[in-house]
Amino acid sequence: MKLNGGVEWALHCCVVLTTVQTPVPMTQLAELHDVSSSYLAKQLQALSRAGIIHAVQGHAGGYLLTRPAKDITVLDVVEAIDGKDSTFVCTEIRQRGPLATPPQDCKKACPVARAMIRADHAWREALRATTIADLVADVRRDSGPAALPRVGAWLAGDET
Amino acid sequence: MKLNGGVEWALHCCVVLTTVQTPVPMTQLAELHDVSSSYLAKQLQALSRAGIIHAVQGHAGGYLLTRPAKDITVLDVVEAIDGKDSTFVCTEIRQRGPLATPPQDCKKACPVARAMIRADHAWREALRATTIADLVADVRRDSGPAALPRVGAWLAGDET
DNA sequence: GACTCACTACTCGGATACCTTCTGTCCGAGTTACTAAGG
DNA sequence: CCTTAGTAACTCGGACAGAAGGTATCCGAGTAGTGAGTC
Repeated sequence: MKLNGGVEWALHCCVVLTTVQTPVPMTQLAELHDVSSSYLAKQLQALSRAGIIHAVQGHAGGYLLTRPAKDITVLDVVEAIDGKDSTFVCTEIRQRGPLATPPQDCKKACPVARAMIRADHAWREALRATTIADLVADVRRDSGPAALPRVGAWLAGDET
Repeated sequence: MKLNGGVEWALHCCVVLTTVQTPVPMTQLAELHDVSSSYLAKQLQALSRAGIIHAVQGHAGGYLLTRPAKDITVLDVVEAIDGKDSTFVCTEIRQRGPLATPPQDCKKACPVARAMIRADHAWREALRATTIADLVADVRRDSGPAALPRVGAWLAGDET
């Protein structure tokens, strides 16, 4: 039960992408975070497929958020990278073995599965409750109002 | 982000173990659920290490719950099988790269990690809210009051 | 008949292969900006 | 000076190896019941 590591990268990328208006190439995002650009590409492609960021091709191309940060939840990003599949998959072992529960009693999911799925929903709800805009506000609170614009300037102007 | 499949087996085993007073050998539990006894052993050993079930060795030995079902939460079982590690591990990428956040601003966990950990806590709280006794009550509601005692009799008397 | 002892069968426990998934990397297709020549 | 075609560089996208963790399995250590033998 370990979350895909790329989720962290993707979330940070979404946060910094709120600071720019022009496309930011993948190599720049990788250099900013000091991570493998090849692997970051994989995550950004997943975000692109999910419609969270838009890919601009060609010279001076790059990635751009498709909608305001307040309309992107953390859950959107997590599901884009890690998939929408539930964390728990019920194999219906109650219907196996010598004392299998008869099918007519299996209209509802089994109690074990219900409990696990409740927890899965709680997890997803918590992720849905936070948006990228919330993260941006938190960063501002933690590191001061100048931190994010500085990142935006670096991404735009390429001043090391 | 897929939960260890053995968790489902372990939970079902805990539920059926509430129906007996004498130790139940692993082979019996495996046969009842029609799963690999070798692999089920791994899960039961983990439960034993976590102090949820007690292993009785020797002839007529087997496994037994160590405490009342109401005192065993689903979270206990999940953490016994899957480990207590958080689903999200922060790699502190904010402290890397050319615009790394200075360490004095990193007293708190970064906003991304905070959001993920909030969700992790919500998941665990939901799992903690359900006990094995609750699952037993649900099974009784779903399959009738006779279902579980029947399993108990099968486990005790070995009548197919 | 009761006690003792050795044996046997059964149990759990940890160490060992196999396989799916995640991690990390590479090269090719497509697009845009730039440049230079021609009208 | 403006237009236009060509070029070149830069971008994303999907296909390709390597590593880690989960899945499945096996055999050895230990224990309790059982039976025979003896007093």
